[in-house]
Amino acid sequence: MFVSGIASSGPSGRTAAILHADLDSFYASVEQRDDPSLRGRPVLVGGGVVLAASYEAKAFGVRTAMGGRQARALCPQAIVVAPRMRAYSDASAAVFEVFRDTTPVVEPVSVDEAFLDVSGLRRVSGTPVQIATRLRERVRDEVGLPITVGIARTKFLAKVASQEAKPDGLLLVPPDRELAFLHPLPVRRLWGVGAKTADKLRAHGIETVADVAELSETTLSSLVGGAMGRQLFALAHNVDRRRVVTGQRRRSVGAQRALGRAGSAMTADEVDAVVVNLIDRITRRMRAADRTGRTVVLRLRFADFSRATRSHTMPWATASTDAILDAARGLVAAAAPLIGERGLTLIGFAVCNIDRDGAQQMELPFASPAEARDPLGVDLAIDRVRGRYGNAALTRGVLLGRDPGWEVPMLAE
DNA sequence: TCTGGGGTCCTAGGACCC
DNA sequence: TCTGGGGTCCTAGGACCC
Repeated sequence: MFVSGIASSGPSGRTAAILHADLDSFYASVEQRDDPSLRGRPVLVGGGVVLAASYEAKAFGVRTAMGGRQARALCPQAIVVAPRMRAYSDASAAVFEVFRDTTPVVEPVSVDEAFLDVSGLRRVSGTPVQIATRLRERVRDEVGLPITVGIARTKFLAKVASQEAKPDGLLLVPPDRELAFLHPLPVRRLWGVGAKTADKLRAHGIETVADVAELSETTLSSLVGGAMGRQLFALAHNVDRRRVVTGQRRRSVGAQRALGRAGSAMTADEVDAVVVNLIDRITRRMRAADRTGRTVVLRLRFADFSRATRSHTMPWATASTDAILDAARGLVAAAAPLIGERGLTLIGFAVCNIDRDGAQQMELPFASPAEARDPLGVDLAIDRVRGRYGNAALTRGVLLGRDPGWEVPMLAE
């Protein structure tokens, strides 16, 4: 860990100060916190796939998302513990309380990671380094977890700084040292560059951020696509105008289950039981969050690890288990030939297009022509639709109901 | 080394409308 | 009868992130 000089003022007279705070080996640290016998020892959370590895385990080459077998081969003395999601979300909530007590401008990235904008807090709370130091102490004292903080003028630099400072560190990138810090980094450190893109770039002799910075935006775009090209060009030239934003809303809600080899042998009824369970979990979470969605996506993975997705967009947004389950079953039925052919190993769903209204009109299920002519009857019919498709489905716009037998157009607010 | 459970965003083609 | 350009929505796939 190192802390260097204090940021000087930019042209605006005030330099933005962004913190990227990232809990170290989050799940594994919670386990070590709650069970003293695990402290100082290699710990793996999750058996099939490593969800988190303590730094003692990482010293043996174990990495997150590694297969459990490989991890145990690298580090036979590791202690494997089952994940306790509840404990992690409680710990996360406690850490985010410290974040929000530090500054109101907190942008969560995941359960264990967030951006904090501390520009303008200097007179109240001190320099960014002082703020970050206090934040780390508080997370350590109040929640019992190690956390690393990167400080910089932009989100991207703050994020890279925290990665460089791990574990349990603090690193400031002063504004006059930004390019010197950025350019020697491998391309993988750039946001959006994963294994595939890194391979593509390496094939053209591009290994470092400095190499990327030598290319024109046009050349980059021809290599990796328009949007990615523009992003890489900007980041390599140290341009990152993204703000720390609060109140971001989730755009999809999903759940999935890996079935392993046994999946190929499952009967249609067994598959359906998994489908019902997944949709139930998703729709409960949607209703708890008071969200509705219009598009149901089926995600499949097969024995050869190939994947497929199928989607269906409903005429209106809903959080109703029945409506979404209908759509989900329809997708599974349509994908049955594919499943039979390739052998199922994972099934999942996501509900997207959240809170988008979609169709402006729908039919009301009148029980009789009389009900359609009676204002109270219209209310009854609307209530029936609400019950079926979730309350939010009918909160906006004009409704048009038409009973096919009698041609009674109805308008209601 | 055969791989979990969440998510985000981009691309591209086709349908449809004006 | 053939033609253009622009826009939106839907679907499917791919890459990436933690």
